[in-house]
Amino acid sequence: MSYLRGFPPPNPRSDIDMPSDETTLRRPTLTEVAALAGVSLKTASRALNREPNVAASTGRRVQDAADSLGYRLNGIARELRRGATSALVGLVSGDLANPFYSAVASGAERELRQHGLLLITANNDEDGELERSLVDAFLERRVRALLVIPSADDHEYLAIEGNRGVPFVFLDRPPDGLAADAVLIDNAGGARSAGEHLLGGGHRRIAMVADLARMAPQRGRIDGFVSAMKSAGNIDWEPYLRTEVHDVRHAERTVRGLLALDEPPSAIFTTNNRLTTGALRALRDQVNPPALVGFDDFDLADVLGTTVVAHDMSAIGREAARLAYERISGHTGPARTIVISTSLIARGSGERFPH
Amino acid sequence: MSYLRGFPPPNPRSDIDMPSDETTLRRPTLTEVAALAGVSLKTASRALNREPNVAASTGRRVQDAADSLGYRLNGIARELRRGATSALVGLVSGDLANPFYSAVASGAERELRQHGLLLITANNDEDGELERSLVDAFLERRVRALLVIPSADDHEYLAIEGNRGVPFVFLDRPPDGLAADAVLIDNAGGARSAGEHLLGGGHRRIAMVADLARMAPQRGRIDGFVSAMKSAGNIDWEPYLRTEVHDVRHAERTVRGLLALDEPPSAIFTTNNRLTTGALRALRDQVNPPALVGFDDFDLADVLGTTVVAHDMSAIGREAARLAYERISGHTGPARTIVISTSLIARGSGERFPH
DNA sequence: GACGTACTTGACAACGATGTCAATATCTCG
DNA sequence: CGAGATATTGACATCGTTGTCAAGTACGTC
Repeated sequence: MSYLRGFPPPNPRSDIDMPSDETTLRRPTLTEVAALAGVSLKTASRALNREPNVAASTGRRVQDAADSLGYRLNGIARELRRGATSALVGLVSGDLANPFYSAVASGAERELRQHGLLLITANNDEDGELERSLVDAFLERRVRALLVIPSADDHEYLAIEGNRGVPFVFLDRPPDGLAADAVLIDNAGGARSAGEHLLGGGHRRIAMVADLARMAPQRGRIDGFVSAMKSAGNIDWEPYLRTEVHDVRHAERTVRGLLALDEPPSAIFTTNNRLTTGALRALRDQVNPPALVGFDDFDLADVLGTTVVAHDMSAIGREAARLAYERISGHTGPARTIVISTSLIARGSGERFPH
Repeated sequence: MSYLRGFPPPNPRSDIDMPSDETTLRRPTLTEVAALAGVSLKTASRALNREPNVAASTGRRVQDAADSLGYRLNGIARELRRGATSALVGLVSGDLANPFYSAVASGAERELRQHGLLLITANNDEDGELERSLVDAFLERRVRALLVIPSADDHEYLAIEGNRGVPFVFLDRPPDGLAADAVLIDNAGGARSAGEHLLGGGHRRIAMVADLARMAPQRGRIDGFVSAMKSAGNIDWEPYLRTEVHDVRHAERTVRGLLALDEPPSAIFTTNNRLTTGALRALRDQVNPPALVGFDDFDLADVLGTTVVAHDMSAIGREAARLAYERISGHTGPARTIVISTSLIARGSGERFPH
């Protein structure tokens, strides 16, 4: 029954709710075009599809008829006939207002467009239930493939679908409970390089402000950072670990709290763009701010002089779309994982001296 | 013929390109569910759709059969039967990597979701030809409505479609050559307030860095700014007008050029987010930077202390989706225009004194 | 002039669902 | 208990397109 949840059927066609208005035309069908051109349905179809073996004069007549009626192919009918699968690829992600998600969407859309595929987007609002119902809705629409930046932890419910010919690609978070292609960021490596960078600058009391630890990318970043600290034999960071910080305001509060400590940290590592934004707000009015490195690059980081662990966000979408397209085109074989590399971009904030 | 451009038909279903793999299941149809449940096709349909007048025991049997087969309704077939119109709404805009477009998309998607509609997005790459073919592709897929942030100047080609029952909503740019709903920003008012704000701060030599003047929003912003200058009897801005500045790099160069003048402007007004970004880059290393007001708010503008003309971008998408939904639901009547208001947010950069 | 070949065309079924309408089963009430 | 109402079920047509297959037409060749 889940296939209906929240998705009421479209209104049945009715000619009464729209006051009979002569300017509202019904959309002509191929049958009508054929009739006007004086040929059979099938011949009209052939002509408009530029199939071979249509007499030139016939083709012209059909084309004229189609133009004069304002005919437009009905993709729904075509898709049904051709195999009940659409030219759509679904993307379930967080809010596009977050530049990470919109960059991914942009990269995916650009890649898909080259193959004549359209991208449908839906926002899971970080709600596992909603995500499931969106996936259901996409599958009902017979998307050719599904790109998911999952919010839900458990993806097992997708396993059965994965075997039904709809390729899944997981972005940013590895699939849990099923084998599927994935495009991930080198979270541990990026976080490690951030940690090493700060250690290299002489910092010991390094705070880490992290998001929900249940999310895999966050775990990777935490692990990477911790491993850098361990390798250097540093334990002074431990009092400054803050996780479960989930939005900009909370990050700002958290950083203010860190600064207010008797012995504040001399450096801060924030594990995603939202948290970096919050930290920047908190640090804004500081005379002698701690060093700061943020995970995820962002617009104007150069102007602000913020050191970041950067990675190509649109590449994530692009690569995911590419993997999906390969599957659509018939590629079989075991699940693949692409890891997008990171690079630390020093812009000043991460190079402040400890004090 | 345009209806095919760039959109090859999906591959016909074939059972050979995918090596016969027992784990790949064909998706069952309602007929198969009905057979397994031992009822007719129609009864199965009724049961799964929760229509009245289905015996409880029958309903259960059908449900079980559907579950055990992993049945999922075929939305394509349903849509064809119900009237060849989908549950999709199309959005044609610029690249989602631009926060303006992604905010609009986010607002639209959120609103549509409440009505069980899905958003398809496509990037026109600022190319009128591509835009047309994307609109064609959307119409072929029988979108219920179309939201367009047009790049093309001439929208007359849409006029015939508008009368065929597909509601169009224009965002950010008014329709040209046809009557359609629109959601616009108060460009002139916002730009006027920016101009007045700078004049009020004592500035006279005010530069305006604007994007392509052929785009309506830019014209509105230019006009608003100019009218503020005229009202104040100021003509000192005229040597500093720069239009046709279309990207971040170009904006940066342009602003550097302005600063290098013998008599540089004491204030700068940039007419969109990209240009503001470029200006900020150019101003970054200035000891005594000119005042700056930018059109469009942006992330971290507060941290940077940038004064902007703000407006609610996601509201543009939301209102457009609302207008579209009303039309979908049968609303008729003349084209409506919603104007989103702007407000100047002073954060420091616009309040620097002239020198 | 007959025949094979290639081109052109159309009738019909099919994709997978739902609407219509009629047939049967069950219930209600006098 | 029987008539009429109501609940339950199914046969069939249909949405708009394309694939299959067969029929008809034109042409070149010997």
